[in-house]
Amino acid sequence: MAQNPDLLRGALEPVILELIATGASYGYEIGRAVQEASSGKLLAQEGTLYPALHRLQKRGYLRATWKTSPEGRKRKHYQLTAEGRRHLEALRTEWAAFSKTVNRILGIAHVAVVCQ
Amino acid sequence: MAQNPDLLRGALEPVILELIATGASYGYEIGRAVQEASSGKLLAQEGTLYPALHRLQKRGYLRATWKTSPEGRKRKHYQLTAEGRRHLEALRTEWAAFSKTVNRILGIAHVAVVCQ
DNA sequence: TTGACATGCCTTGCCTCGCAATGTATCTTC
DNA sequence: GAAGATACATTGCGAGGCAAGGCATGTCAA
Repeated sequence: MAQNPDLLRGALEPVILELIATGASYGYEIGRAVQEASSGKLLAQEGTLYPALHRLQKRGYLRATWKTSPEGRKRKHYQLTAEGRRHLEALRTEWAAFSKTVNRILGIAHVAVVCQ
Repeated sequence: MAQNPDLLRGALEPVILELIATGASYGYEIGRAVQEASSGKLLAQEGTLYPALHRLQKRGYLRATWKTSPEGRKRKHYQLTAEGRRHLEALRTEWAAFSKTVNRILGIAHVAVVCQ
């Protein structure tokens, strides 16, 4: 189900990098991983996903290699570069601060309470 | 300080509506309120803020009236319409769900833990 | 009084990027 | 052989943030 594209815009790159960092490998799989990881709430359309992957590769955050699946299909497999790992960390930090700020302004609970 | 414009994009409208709902009234003041409420982390440039206000008005979420300040300056004062209040609630809900989802994927703590 | 600075509004052009639509090819299954 | 899943890609459009520029008025210090 389509949701606000302006929201996806700020979160797509860290989400893609995170999913690749935790096992997703090639485009089609990454797209499904986005849906699965978000319980269907996020959807990276193909016209969004593939350009995003190319962008991340062009910027040096991803490395791509063509492989052939056991069934004989061509797949482009992505992995994080060292710079990509650093970038993911930066994006994670950025997102955490940003979402915390917006949550606070909108009056949404967000802080983990430490139990003792 | 400049930050990722893609992040602002998804959060600007709810933030503006929220600040107007809680007291900010005219453009210049709203812009400063954004900065203040975010401790300087968010900045709505004038070329971003004014078109956003016009957009929200055009869509029926804001009503505008020109007034003159005690010092004699012209100010355009905004207030939420009934539809604007409903829209703010919808955006708040949407943002809460979205940020929760992204936080979970990125492994960022976000849920308030109930102590017992 | 003049110049700097804050206040207060606005628009234009550029650029990025999500999305719908479309295209191509292979493999499986009926 | 037809349908559907898998797997990649591109194009045109539209939305919107941002830099830059413009205009006008009030305050305050030199």
